Amino acid sequence: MDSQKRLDYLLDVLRERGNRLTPQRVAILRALVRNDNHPSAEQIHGEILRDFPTTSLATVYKTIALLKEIGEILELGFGDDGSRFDGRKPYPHPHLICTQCGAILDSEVDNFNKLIDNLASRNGFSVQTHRFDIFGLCSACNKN
Amino acid sequence: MDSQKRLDYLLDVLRERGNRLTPQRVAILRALVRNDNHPSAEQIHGEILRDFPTTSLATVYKTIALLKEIGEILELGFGDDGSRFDGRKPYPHPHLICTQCGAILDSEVDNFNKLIDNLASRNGFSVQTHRFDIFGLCSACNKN
DNA sequence: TTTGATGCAAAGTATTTGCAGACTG
DNA sequence: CAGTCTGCAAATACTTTGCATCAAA
Repeated sequence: MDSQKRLDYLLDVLRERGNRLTPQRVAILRALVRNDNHPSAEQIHGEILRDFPTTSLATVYKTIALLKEIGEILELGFGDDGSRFDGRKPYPHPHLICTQCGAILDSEVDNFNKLIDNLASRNGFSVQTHRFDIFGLCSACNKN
Repeated sequence: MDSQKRLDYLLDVLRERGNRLTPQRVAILRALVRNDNHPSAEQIHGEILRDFPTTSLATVYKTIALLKEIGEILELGFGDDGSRFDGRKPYPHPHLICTQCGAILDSEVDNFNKLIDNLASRNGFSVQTHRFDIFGLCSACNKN
């Protein structure tokens, strides 16, 4: 799904819920679905400030909380500065995280859900969600 | 490896490094390697207080930092209250985390490292470490 | 005796919250 | 016009740090 379609979808969902589409909120959504972007709250805030200089970090967090509530954002709970977020693919999937430059690549694994279910059922566990993160050096940082 | 062996091993490592084996430090290690235990700093502190009532939380964190430095503890970076730790198996492995009672079960997956290497090399990524956590309800909580 | 460890309190940092005023619908 | 959203500042909560004192080796 490209950024524009994803943005339009999110705007529709919020409209239907009766949420207001303020300029700040739209700008935050836009930053969240921007291509190849797994921004932190701080990074989103920085981007927003260009267009809406008075936007506060609290508003960014509140919008993220709203998206969490409706399951349209995935929180990647790591980072030396705060958490980073995936607003494009809000379902759990593997991430490749570069420990040097901070880049985050999405990935997929065949039959991964089956693997998880097997693992869980072996322990009498029922799965709600999961997290799978691989840390290392991206191809660009490997060359340096 | 049972708790006692693991504890003795850690004590040896620290001794060889020239670290002092204070009563507090030994008590913290003991709490960390206790069976089926993935305690938080706060939980460790609570257990320590029984025997050494003046032990501070800062000392717990300092000991954990020391163990991180020498790669003998795994930090599980989640929890509504602080992070939890695995002092028995300090290498990455899957965890089953109960979102109701907070229990954490260790697990293993055959050929998991191979799966990770495949995934990473496909993206020109070199792996340093990883994290694989499954959230859900443990067997006990499923019955309630 | 030496020097690393402890414990207290204060600082740090990411995130959340309360509330008055602003603005969307 | 009603009620939600914003923005500020203060509150939270986990973790780290500085420093004087203590004690392991």
